[in-house]
Amino acid sequence: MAPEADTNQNADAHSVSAELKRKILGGEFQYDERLPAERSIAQQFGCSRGTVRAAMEKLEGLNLIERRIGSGTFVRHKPMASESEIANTTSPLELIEVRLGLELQVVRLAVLNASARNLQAVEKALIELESLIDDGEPEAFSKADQSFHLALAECTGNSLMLWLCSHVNDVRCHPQWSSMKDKILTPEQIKVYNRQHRAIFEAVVSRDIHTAEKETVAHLELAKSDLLGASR
Amino acid sequence: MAPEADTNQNADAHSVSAELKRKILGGEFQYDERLPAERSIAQQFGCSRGTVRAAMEKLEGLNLIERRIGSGTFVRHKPMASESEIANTTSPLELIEVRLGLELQVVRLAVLNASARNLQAVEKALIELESLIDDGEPEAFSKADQSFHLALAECTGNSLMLWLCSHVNDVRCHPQWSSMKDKILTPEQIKVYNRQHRAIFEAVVSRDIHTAEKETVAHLELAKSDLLGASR
DNA sequence: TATTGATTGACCAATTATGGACCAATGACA
DNA sequence: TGTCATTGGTCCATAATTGGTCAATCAATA
Repeated sequence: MAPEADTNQNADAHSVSAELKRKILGGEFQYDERLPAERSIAQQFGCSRGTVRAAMEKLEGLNLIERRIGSGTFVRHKPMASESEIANTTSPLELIEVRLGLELQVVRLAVLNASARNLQAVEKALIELESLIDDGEPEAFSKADQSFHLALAECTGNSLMLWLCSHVNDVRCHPQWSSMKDKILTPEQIKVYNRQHRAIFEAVVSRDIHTAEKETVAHLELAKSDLLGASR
Repeated sequence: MAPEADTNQNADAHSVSAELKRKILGGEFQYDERLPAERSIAQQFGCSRGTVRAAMEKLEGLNLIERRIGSGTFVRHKPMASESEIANTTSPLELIEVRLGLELQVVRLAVLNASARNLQAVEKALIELESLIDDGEPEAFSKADQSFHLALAECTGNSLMLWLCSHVNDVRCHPQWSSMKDKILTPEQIKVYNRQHRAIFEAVVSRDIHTAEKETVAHLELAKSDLLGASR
């Protein structure tokens, strides 16, 4: 009884590629690891080298592996980070880079699609935000800030966009940022941020795409430089 | 007592097709999996090959399987991807709007951060893409297209960005789009798309942000108008 | 009896698998 | 530095497997 041996199986190309794919996706073969030589795999599966090569070509087409003459075959698949994992591995700069792409598009779409009710919600979040100027509680400000940006995302009327923004927000909530928030979110800086929030809101209300974009970029660029400054 | 054996059943065509249909719909045979050879199935069911073939013809008529001479019989039934609910509620236009924001930022960051190895991966995906020009297989092109865009996202070196892009890609995979793909992805249109892909790649290689942005916008605007045209 | 469906066997054409040989690139080692 | 074993890349002729097709036969049934 051989409970898990691939040996002497007389496998065809389909089953070989399926099995190797399983091992790669399942993490049994890790990223950048070298797989056994083709001739060795063929022996393990009890099939010819040609069969193994056919299977390898399939995996190569899926960008799971990379083959180098004289060197070997290497795993080129990075396992997808899980939702919680991604928050741990995202740097401040990365976060800002993503937000630049996402939120620029958000304000563009918000200008085009925001309903009066949407704008009411944004304004409510904005007022809440502005009420915290001299609160000195970075965590509360950060929370309200996220509400504001999510309310803006709602204005797009685009559920996929909202879904993405809320996930990005989850990353911002991660505890790893909290000490950085304490450094950055001084009362003076909060005032600056809020002026920008207000400017973005006004631009959306007056359906002024150009200004809305400009203010959003300014907002995120400031956040970027603050983050870079804080990590010095 | 044979609790699950199909052997020695002396089944007729009707019961054979019913049993195979059950296994396919029930996921026992997965998509793209090869079922056993007709002669082998006949032996399992204890009937003649002709009976199995009659059953197969029924399943073929239901588009559950595809038979290739010399190769085998393959499952062509995709179980409904329930996936995340978001894929079901996202419209084509919404998808393009999101991609416009995300992929514009992707090419910007790719121009700044792409390593030589990253670019090799992109070019590989691009070549794969270009090899499909006269294939006439929209699904294959769509798959390769996603590989290309994901390879670009890898160039950013931003794991959060990659995470978001791969989730957006999942939405693109949703079966709801397949009929639209058949309409849009004609050989001529594929050639146009591939010229744009090549242009984007060249711009990233030569670290030309302006051109990269321009080509990406052109690419997605074309996709948008194609989508809107196809749903007319 | 005539009809219908299943069986059996044989052969075809397409595809895949095999085993071997040789090449070119790589890397370890003397 | 050169040698040599190992690795993937390529090619070939051959064998095995697979679905496609046809004809003859048998059993059950209308």
